[in-house]
Amino acid sequence: MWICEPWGNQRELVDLAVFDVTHVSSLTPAVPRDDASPSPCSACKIRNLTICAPLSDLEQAQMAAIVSHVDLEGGAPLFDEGEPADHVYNVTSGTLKVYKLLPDGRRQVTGFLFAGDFLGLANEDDYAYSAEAVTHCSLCRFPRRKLEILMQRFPKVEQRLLSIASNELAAAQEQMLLLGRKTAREKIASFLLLLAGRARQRGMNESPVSVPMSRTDIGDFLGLTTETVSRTFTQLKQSNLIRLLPNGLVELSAREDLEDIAGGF
Amino acid sequence: MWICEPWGNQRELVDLAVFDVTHVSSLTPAVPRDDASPSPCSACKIRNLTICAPLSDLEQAQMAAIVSHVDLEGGAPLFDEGEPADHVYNVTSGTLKVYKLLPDGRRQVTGFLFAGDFLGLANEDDYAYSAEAVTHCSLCRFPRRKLEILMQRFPKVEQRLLSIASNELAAAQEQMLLLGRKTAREKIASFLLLLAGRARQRGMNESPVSVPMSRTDIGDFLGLTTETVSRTFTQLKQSNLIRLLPNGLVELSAREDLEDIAGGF
DNA sequence: CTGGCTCCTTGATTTAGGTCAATGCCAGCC
DNA sequence: GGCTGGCATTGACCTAAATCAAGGAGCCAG
Repeated sequence: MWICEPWGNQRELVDLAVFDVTHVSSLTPAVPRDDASPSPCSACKIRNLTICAPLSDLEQAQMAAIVSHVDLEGGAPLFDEGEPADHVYNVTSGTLKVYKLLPDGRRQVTGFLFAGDFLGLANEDDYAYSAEAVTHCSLCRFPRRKLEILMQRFPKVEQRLLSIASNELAAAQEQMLLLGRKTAREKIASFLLLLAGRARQRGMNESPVSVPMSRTDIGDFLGLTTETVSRTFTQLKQSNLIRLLPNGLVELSAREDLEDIAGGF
Repeated sequence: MWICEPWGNQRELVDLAVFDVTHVSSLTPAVPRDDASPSPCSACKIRNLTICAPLSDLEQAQMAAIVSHVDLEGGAPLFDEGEPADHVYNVTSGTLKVYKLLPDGRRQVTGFLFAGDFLGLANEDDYAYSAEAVTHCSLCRFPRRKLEILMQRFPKVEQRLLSIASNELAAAQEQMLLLGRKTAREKIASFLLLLAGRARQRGMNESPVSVPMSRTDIGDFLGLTTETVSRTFTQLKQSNLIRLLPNGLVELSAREDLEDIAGGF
């Protein structure tokens, strides 16, 4: 991380996981799962990606005592900008997006979140952005107050959060460079490589990479319209840099070339 | 802040202060000041804005023991992207910019820093961006390693940093919304109000607000060209929303209207 | 198997902002 | 006082991406 020691080799792991979390919300309410299992955390497969990474089994158990679980179907909101930020979350599976809106409906997706990503930093009392499931999602939910108390007992968690925030900050700066200065082609190439990198961290396929979000979401993330996203995909396809497979899979046929494009060469 | 308690009323204070810091660099070398004064920190006027805010006088003295001071003339680099991130800084006076470059020279200014802002978070060992003085600047410099050790002794500083990082993250998301979805007019209005807000926090004039950076820097911050920045300024001037005064001062003649424009109404 | 979704793609046209090119405005300097 | 060099402004023109407008493909429901 930035000021403290890095934890092992999970570096840019939570990149755009923004920083806020609220109680489960309205329309399609999130359903707490009825976990009968003794300590789900001890079996957690993505623990080394989460804020729980630095904890011993014993400490972990104390975290487990305050955690609850939430399931969301694709399209369901987790919370909206402006709601009181009472909870923070860890994504355990699925994909979410976080976004901000302008009054006329213009939208900026500030990040996509995947398994292991942390969601919930908040400077103020209210969420500064909205969060919504892209695919079916499972999350661990921590009451903010209780986690604060636990953090005083476990400074390692606080350091971990600082590390996460620091990573997100670096990712946010990279995204500003993309939004302010890259062309549509460069943006799409960067986006595909971002997804591939996230997939790699999670031990998933990098080359036929899964792109679960809609063209509209991608456009709102990259500062483009749906049409431009679509056109740019076909353009990259015609240049034999990618192949569009069924089920939202994209094969990165020429990684090196894509990297050059993404990097602005 | 996000997960811990906020400190008093300084909330969005370090907004775009990015997160890295290095040893003083090359071309126009930074000049350590020969401070003969006993403890400059005790007289620090902007202490409540800095990472030192939560420290007692006694603790403060321990911070003072590892700090050194740096002066930069306008245009002088503080460090460059890719350099080892050995130091972190607090700005005590003046204005800096932090930016990232693409290989062909395209530039994205990711933030401007003012008195009290913190500079130096780094996930990795190297700075992820470059920092350069806009006007003459003074900074407090902390060796990263030594500060890490002190932080273990003073968890309050670590919490403070988390708060700062959290604020910056929120600001970064706001900037993504601006870069991805706002028009030139909305961008300029938002920018002027951002500067005015920063000035207010520091007890400076909000209405003839000081705009010390060049049109090029503003453009690189907002994802626009110099020409568009200039044209948009004159357009706002002709709408009687602002007045351009000498010495980089800008009068915000119709705050409310500017706020509507900035907010996308 | 058909109709009605939603999402994606493609084409035609427009436009906001970029690019190129002067010109103006100071400030420092000989 | 005229020269020089770095911004800032303004104008003419261009282009990348937005907008407007069809289609098409997959999917579920009846």
